[in-house]
Amino acid sequence: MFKTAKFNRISQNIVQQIRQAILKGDLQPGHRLPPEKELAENFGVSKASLREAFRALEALGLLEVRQGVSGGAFICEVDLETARNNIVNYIFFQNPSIREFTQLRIILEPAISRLAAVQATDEQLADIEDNLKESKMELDSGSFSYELDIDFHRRIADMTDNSLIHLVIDSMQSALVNIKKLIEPDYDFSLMVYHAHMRIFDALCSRDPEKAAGEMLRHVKEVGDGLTAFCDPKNLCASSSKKN
Amino acid sequence: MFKTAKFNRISQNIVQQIRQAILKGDLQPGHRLPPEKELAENFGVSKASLREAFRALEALGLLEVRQGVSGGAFICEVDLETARNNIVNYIFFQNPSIREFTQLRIILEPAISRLAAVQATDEQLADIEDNLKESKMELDSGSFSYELDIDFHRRIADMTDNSLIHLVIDSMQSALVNIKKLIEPDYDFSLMVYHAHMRIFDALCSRDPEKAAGEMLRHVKEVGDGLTAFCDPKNLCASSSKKN
DNA sequence: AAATATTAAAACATCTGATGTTTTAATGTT
DNA sequence: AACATTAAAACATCAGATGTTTTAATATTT
Repeated sequence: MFKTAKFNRISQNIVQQIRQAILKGDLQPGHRLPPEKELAENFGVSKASLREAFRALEALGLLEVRQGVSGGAFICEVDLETARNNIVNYIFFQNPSIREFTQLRIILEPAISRLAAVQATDEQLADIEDNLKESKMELDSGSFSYELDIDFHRRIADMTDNSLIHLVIDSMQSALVNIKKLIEPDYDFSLMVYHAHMRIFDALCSRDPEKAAGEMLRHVKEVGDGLTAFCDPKNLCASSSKKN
Repeated sequence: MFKTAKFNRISQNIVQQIRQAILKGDLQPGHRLPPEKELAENFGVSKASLREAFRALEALGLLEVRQGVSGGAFICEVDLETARNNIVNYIFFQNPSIREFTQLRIILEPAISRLAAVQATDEQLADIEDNLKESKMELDSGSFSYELDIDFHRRIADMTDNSLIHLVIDSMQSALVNIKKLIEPDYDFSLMVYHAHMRIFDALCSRDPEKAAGEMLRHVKEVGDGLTAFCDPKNLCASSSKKN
């Protein structure tokens, strides 16, 4: 009938109190909590227990503890990196297939490109162009980092000026990298990606929503098929050292 | 040039080592770490520092520490609740507008419904029907919980059998609840939601992807407009939709 | 033999207090 | 004004003592 109250730990209790205070708005980013000794007395707990709570709150991205004379425990906004890492941790265990990634991307990315083609500022388009130039350089030098690839998609997501869309795309791209690292796409794959990015960029520049969406859809499908092809021939699912 | 190495803390170092071991596959869910005393000696640190690391790992959902004779520190899969809470924390600070939520939902939910209409099993459809019956009862009794509303959308997301889609919908719905709690929609609003859910359910049952997508789109827009109207006092009386 | 009660030990939870380190505001010096 | 020094605030870490929880093992009862 009732959920068994799992955590009777003092530190957990403190974490919940502080998190609730933040969510209620009583504690805001930048706010400094009292010194350890004093706060421990307030809570009626030992310094050690309080410090355990601090470590948990830091892991959640809600607190930052700094040493030094004007240091202390400061409430923080949860940053994108923290949120992304937590999502990546979760997705790691779900171990979704390329098909699942592609299915979600097909839904999201063309629609986002459609919005981007309308809303993008010239400055944002210039940023994309920079990204493509860097990609070109990397490609010519024989390498291709995932960072630039992620960044391309993230910047398009940025054009929607929607923090939710930004978070979702950023997290999915980051999680997808873990798959790409296993697969280690070759030069031809990277070249294909580059060309697709170029076509998408052109569509955005010409402010053509349907073309942008269409090119993005093609790109996402191509990448999905490409990655699947890399997986398919020999290796079915296992972990491993498959060397061709 | 280089990022200032932020965390020199012993506990943070341990957290990173253990997280990496998990992500590399060296530590798997269910694995029990050595007892505190022994592990502290392995790491060459004090028990207190090790315990701080444990608290952080627990906050991340990667570890569970249990007391008792066959207790200890066990590696866990990150569960949905942990991931969702972290996402909700992040979104809390981003404080996205109803417009942003609606924009993302318009992209996602109709497309998901389209897939669901094709893929749903009869059992899954029956689950939705249960959800609607419960909603009806709540409605008749004058209340309307957000849980059932979230659950309706989550179950449709489930029909895609895609863990990424499930995570995104689940998290967005949970974050959206925080807005709804502020707004406290009235009975008419809840009734409108119920009717929309019924129409979507019918479309799913008749295995009509386009109808399902269409009804879902209408629903998401309706809710977006409704919530916006509740936010803006000027719009409380006028029921016309405003375009900006 | 099965069910129930008891016990003991493993492992974590918490507290206390001592000592070390980092950071910076305040102060002093050139 | 620029630079160097210092002192104190606040956290970081450690060691050890004591308490609590949980359950496997044992004993007892039915």
